[in-house]
Amino acid sequence: MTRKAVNLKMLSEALGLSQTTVSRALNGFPEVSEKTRARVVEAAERLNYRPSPSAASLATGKSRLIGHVVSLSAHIMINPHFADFIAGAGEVYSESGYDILLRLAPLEEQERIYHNLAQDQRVDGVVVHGPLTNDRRIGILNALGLPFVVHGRSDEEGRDYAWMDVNNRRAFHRATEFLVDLGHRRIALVNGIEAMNFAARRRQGYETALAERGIALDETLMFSGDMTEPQGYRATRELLALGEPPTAILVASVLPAMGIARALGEAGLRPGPDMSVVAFDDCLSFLEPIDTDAPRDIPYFTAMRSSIREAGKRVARMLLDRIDDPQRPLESELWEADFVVGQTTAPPSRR
Amino acid sequence: MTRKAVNLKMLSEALGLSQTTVSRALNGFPEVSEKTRARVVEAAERLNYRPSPSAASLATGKSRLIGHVVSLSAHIMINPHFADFIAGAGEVYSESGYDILLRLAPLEEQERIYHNLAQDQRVDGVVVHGPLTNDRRIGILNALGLPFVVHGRSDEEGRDYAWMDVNNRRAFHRATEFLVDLGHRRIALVNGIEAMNFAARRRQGYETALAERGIALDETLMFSGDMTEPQGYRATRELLALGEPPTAILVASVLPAMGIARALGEAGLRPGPDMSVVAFDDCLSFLEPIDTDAPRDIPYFTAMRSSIREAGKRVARMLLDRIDDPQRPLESELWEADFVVGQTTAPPSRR
DNA sequence: TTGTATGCGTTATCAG
DNA sequence: CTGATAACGCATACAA
Repeated sequence: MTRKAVNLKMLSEALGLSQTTVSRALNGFPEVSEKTRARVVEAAERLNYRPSPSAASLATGKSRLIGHVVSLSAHIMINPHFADFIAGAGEVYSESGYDILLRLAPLEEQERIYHNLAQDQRVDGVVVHGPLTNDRRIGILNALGLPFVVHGRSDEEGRDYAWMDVNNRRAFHRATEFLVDLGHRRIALVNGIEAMNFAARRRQGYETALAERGIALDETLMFSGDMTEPQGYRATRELLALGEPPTAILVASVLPAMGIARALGEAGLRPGPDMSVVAFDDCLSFLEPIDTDAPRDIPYFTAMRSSIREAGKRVARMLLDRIDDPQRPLESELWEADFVVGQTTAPPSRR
Repeated sequence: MTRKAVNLKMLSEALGLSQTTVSRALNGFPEVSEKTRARVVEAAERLNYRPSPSAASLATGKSRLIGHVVSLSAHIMINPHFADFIAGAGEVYSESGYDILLRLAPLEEQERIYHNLAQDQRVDGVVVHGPLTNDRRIGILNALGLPFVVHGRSDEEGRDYAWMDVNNRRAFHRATEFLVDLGHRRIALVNGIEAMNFAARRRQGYETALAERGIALDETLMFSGDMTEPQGYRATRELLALGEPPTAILVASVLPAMGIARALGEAGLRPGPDMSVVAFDDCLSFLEPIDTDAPRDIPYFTAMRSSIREAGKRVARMLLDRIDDPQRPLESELWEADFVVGQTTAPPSRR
C-alpha cells in the first residue's frame, strides 16, 4: 500500500520513460508504440496511478464537469421531474467520465452564473432547464461560447441553439380531440406556469383543438401554476363549485393529477365515470413499480406519456457531442408523446 | 470589455504590486495593510478578476466541491426525497461558495468511487445517503480521511462518524401507539427496504409498540420495498384480500400512501372512516402549495412529519464545519418528527 | 517513436 | 508589511 498518491513524474521514473511519453501513452496518442503503451498502461494500473483532475484541468482548460443550474425558488416543477431527468443524464455522463456540477440559484441570477462558470472554465458545458419563452439565457450562452443544450425550447423556430423537446402542443391537441370525440365539451386545463415555454405550447394545443371543434374557450376552466398535488386539488374544488362544472380535465403532470383524484374522491366522484382526467405523464420513477419483471398494471391515468429520464439521457448525449466538437451543426430533436388510454376517461356522465 | 479573462499576474501588474501581495489581500490575510487591501479589492472588482478554480485547486488541494454519490439502480427511494434533500443542502453550499458534484453509481461501486474521489482530491467532503445497517462506506471514508456526514445512521451507537437522523424508531412507536389507542389491533406496515437502517428502525418502533400492547405480530401485515406509489397500491390490494384485513396502515412515505388511497378508493373505501392511514411525511415540496401566504389546508394524511429539505440544510452545515476543521469532535443530531393528526385516521369501523 | 522545456494560474515558503 | 521563487501535476510545442 503506497502512502502517497503516485503522480505522473513518479510513474515515468518507475518506467524509465519521460513524462511526455507516459502521458501520451495514457491519453491514446497514435505516435506511441503499442509495446510501450502496454507497458505504461500496466504500470499505471499496478501503481494505481490516477491523473489529477485539477492539474489536468489547469493544463487543458477542461474540467470534465457539466453544469446544471436549477432554480429552487419559484418553479419547483423542477423537483421530481428534475430528479428523473438528472438520473438519466447522470448515467450518460458517468459512462464518459463526466460529473455533474449542480448549482442551485434563482432564475434572475443564472445569467451571471453562466458568465462566471464560463470565465472560470469550471464546466465544459451546461444544460438549460425549464426554458421560458424568449429566454435570455440562450443569448448569453451563445455569446459566451459555452456549449449547451436546452431541455425544451424557448421560441417558435428553435434555430440558434441545440435542443431536445417533446411535442407538447401536439400532445395536448390530441388529448383534447380525444376528449371531444368522447363527447366532452366542457374541458378544463390545469397547466404549468405559462411563462415556461412547454406550458405555453400545451395551452396552444388545447386551445387550437377546441377552436377546431367549434368549442368556445372558457377562462374559468383554465388554471396555471406550479405542478404540485395541491394545485390539482384546489383547481378541482373550484371547478366542482362552478355552476356548470367541466366533465373532463387535462392536467400537466401526474402530480396535480393525484390532487385531482383526491378532490374527486372527497366529493364522492370517481375519475373516469364521473370526471374524465387526462394527464401528461413523465414516467416519474417513483410512480413506477421497481420490479420490471412484474406484470404491468393497466395504467391508471389516461395519459400523454414521455419518459423524462430518457430525455435526460438524450440531452446529455447531445451535449457531450457538442463538447467533443463545438463546431458541429446545431442539432434538435422533437419527440412525440405516446397516448395511453387508462382508467380515467369515459364519455361524459349524465348527472 | 476585456477579451481575455484577467488573471492574477495581470491584476498585480495593473496594481504595481506582486502577485503574492494581491493574493494575500484577496484571501484576507492579516498581514496586508487595509489601505492596499482596499486598492486591490477595488481593482479586482473593476477588472472583473476571478481566481481560476483549477489553479487554486491544484495549489491548495481543495476543490470547493462536495460529493454526493447516489445510486439509481435499486433504491429509488432516493428520487423525490433526494431532490428535496439536495435542494436544502445546495442552498447552504451556495452561500459558502461550494458546489455539488453529483455522481450516479450503483451501491457496489461506491466504495471504489469514494477511494478515487479522495485520491483525486476531487471533492472536499461527501454526504453519505441511504446508509444500510453496518454500511461499509463509513469505514472506508474514515480510512480515507475524507470529511463526511451521514444522512441517517448505520448502527446502534453512531459513534465514529458524524450523522444527522430523524428518530424513526420513536416516530413509528408513537404512531403505532396512537392507532392502538384509537382501538386498532390489526395494523399493517408498508415499510421501505429494511436493509436500509432507517427502515429497520421504523420496524423496530412498530414491533415494540405492538409488543408493549400485547398485540401479536402478523407477518402477513408487513411489507417492505421501494417507496413508490405502486408499492402502496399493491400492498393495499393484498391486505384487502386477506380473510381478516387490517383496520389501519402505517406507511413509510406519502408516495406509497397515495397508492394506498387509490386502492382504497377503487374498493369503495375511504381513508379514515374505513381504513386508518398514517404516513411518514418528509414535507416533499411538490406536495406542498407553493404560495405559503395561502391558508394552509387541513393536512390530509395523519402523519409523522419532518422536513427532509431542512435535514439537507443541516447536514450540509455540519459537513462544511467538518471541512473547515477536520479535527473537531464528531457531531450528531437526532430530530424528533412531529405527529400531525389529519383526516385519514379514525377508530376502526365495524364492517 | 521518444525526450526537453515551458506554460497553465494559483498558493505557500522564505527572505527582506 | 511586501516581494521573489518554488511548488502543484499535467499537457504540449518543439526538438531530436
